[in-house]
Amino acid sequence: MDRPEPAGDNPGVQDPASNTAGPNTAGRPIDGIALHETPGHLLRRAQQRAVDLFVQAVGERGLRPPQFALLLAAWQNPEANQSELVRITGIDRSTAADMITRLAGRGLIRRVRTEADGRANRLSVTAEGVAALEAAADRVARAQERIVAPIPAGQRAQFLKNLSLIADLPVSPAGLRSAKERNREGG
Amino acid sequence: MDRPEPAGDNPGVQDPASNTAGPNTAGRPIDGIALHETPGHLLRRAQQRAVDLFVQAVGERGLRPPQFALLLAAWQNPEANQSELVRITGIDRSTAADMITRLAGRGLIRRVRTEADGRANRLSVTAEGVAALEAAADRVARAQERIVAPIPAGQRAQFLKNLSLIADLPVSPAGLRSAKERNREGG
DNA sequence: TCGGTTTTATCAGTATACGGAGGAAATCTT
DNA sequence: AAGATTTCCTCCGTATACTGATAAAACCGA
Repeated sequence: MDRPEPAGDNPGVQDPASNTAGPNTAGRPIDGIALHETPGHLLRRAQQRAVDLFVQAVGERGLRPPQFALLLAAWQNPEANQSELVRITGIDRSTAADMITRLAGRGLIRRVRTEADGRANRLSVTAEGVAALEAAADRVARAQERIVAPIPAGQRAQFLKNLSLIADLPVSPAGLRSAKERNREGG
Repeated sequence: MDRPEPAGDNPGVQDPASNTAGPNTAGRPIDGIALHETPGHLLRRAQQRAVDLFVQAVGERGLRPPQFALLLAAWQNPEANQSELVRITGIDRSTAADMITRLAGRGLIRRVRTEADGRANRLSVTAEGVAALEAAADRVARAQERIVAPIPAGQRAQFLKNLSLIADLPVSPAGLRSAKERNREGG
């Protein structure tokens, strides 16, 4: 209820839509859209809040959520190359490359060309990287609890299960697909 | 359970963590974290999928989800200034300024200094802006249905209700708070 | 009315996100 | 083995997201 009286104190309300786009004749579907009820908007806002709680928990200067995910995945999958980490974390390939550059700049990770495959990078989490992960782990776990705290305890498991149904589906963006899949698009 | 056999096919598994950070002694909490079960990660992935479905529906060159939200909010609230639209949409104040510049560049919106308040901008959706909204409306609506399609029909309402419990909470980022709130932070 | 405070908006800087192009290495086909 | 294809990664451009600083206008208390 941010603006209780949409027209009450307007001097001249002869034109309900005083925008440039005058007529906007009857049967227009766009004023029937309630932004705050659309799944996409709710997901955006919820994710926004999740990031906020994460950052509050680990500190402004700590790891960001995607950085934590990438670093954790690299630690849990020492043999994985960048592409595999991209698949595991769902981070876009270009974004991952940028992030790794930044993480490497902070000394948390090292990028090493594979001997077996001259294209691939293996990512080594440094001692500082592990320290950062360990320093954040407890706080991250607590942030995760806070994210779902508003949901009645009895419904959290079901909620996360349904959320997984959306989240675990394959995503089509080019950055997360193989070159093969990308090339299949023309026909 | 993405990688069931963490060591099964590794040639030499003498060192479980062959990373730079050697020891990582017992009781370490960080390998107990299952990324794919954390609410924050699931929300990020789900939102990623929602954006993907949205873009697929309206086309690569169509409005992006935040652009649609901002344009719709501006149309539905003709008297609102930027700050009010920021509150309505949950878009950050700086991001909103950038977006409006871009939308204005595409001729979808106009930024007009208010007569009553020499600081505020009123946003006028142009005829092209309304046309863009109307062209997208049906496709957006269908995308919203697809987002929740993986969830059993009988549980969708409850899921969205619980999602709203997270999404509708106040968010702490400075961009969405008033200057007063921001200044209260020092103690 | 003057001075401190609040509000509105912008700008600079950094991080995340994604598409497209392209280089280099590996693989596959013939 | 040569050529075509695929994979791995990087770079560029654009859009979204957020912090901190700042300018300008409005407001408010003494």
